Amino acid sequence: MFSKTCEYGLRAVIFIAQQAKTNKKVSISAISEAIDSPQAFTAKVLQQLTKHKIVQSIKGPFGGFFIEEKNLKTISLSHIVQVLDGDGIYTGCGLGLQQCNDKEPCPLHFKFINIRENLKKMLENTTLLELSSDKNIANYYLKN
Amino acid sequence: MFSKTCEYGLRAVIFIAQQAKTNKKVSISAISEAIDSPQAFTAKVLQQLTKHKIVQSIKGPFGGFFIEEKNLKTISLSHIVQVLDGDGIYTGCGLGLQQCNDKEPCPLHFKFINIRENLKKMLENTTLLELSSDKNIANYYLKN
DNA sequence: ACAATAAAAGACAATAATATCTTTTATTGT
DNA sequence: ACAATAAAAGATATTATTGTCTTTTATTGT
Ligand code: FES
Ligand code: FES
Repeated sequence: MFSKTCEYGLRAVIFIAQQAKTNKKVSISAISEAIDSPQAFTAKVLQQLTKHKIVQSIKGPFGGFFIEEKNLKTISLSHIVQVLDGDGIYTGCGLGLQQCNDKEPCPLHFKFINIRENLKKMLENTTLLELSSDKNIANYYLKN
Repeated sequence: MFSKTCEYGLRAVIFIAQQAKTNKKVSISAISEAIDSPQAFTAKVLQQLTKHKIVQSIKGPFGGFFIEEKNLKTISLSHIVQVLDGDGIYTGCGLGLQQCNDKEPCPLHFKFINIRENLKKMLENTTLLELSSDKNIANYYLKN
């Protein structure tokens, strides 16, 4: 469904968001351990997310990655996926036709766009605020 | 969503199915032209599908690929996806956790499994019989 | 038997995704 | 100023995916 880049990115951002209340910054080593991902690769992913202002970072001692608490409700998973995987998942044809539209639809088009739209809406409606609630932190896992 | 292998495979099988009524066999060159895919690569994909009995093939003059008309209603798109992409799309975690289950769910689990299940059901309910109807052939495209 | 046709099979090539390693830059405290 | 810390940036390596090319095998008609 998503690329490894995107999977690590989503998990990393969720983890960072979950520390936002305590205003704690988290290091790349803490993140990659928490989400069980390759450290150097995850660092690259976070570089992209920092450039796109999804997370913020500070260098040096006591530095690390963080998200301001006030931003949690405006950052949705769809935004993160868009940055890391592009919008192919939101607009692309299920059978790989170069363009997907109602005018020259593939045989799967009208069934596929429903699924695609449901996925899109689900990601749009899921914000970091929701995912960083105490209830969420207690009940869900970022690695296994 | 799907690999290129799977996209070409789905389009190829749909095209072959659409010729099943006339009992016509289709060559790999006819297929790759009809669905606008790289010929040699598509041939490899069809090799896999032939091994898995989704399509049949005959070598030599007047040979080619075909599907028996009586099989159209039992072959679903989910079967083809399963063969070419495996069942990761049906059982895998949206955030890439090694295993997806209700006991140790990722933060997206209960939202994601709905989408995943809808996709699975859609593919299961879509048979080659439906996709090879005259109405379907008239209204939908396999390339653009 | 022979030539022509077409898929199967195997080998190879190019590209993209994933992953790691090294060097640089910014920040902090001494 | 200096050493320590941690992310940014750049370079490189590995693997998987996508794509092509050549040889072999099966089938058909002459
Ligand atoms: S054209 Fe294929 S999904 Fe829209
Ligand atoms: S555990 Fe992530 S989708 Fe089920």
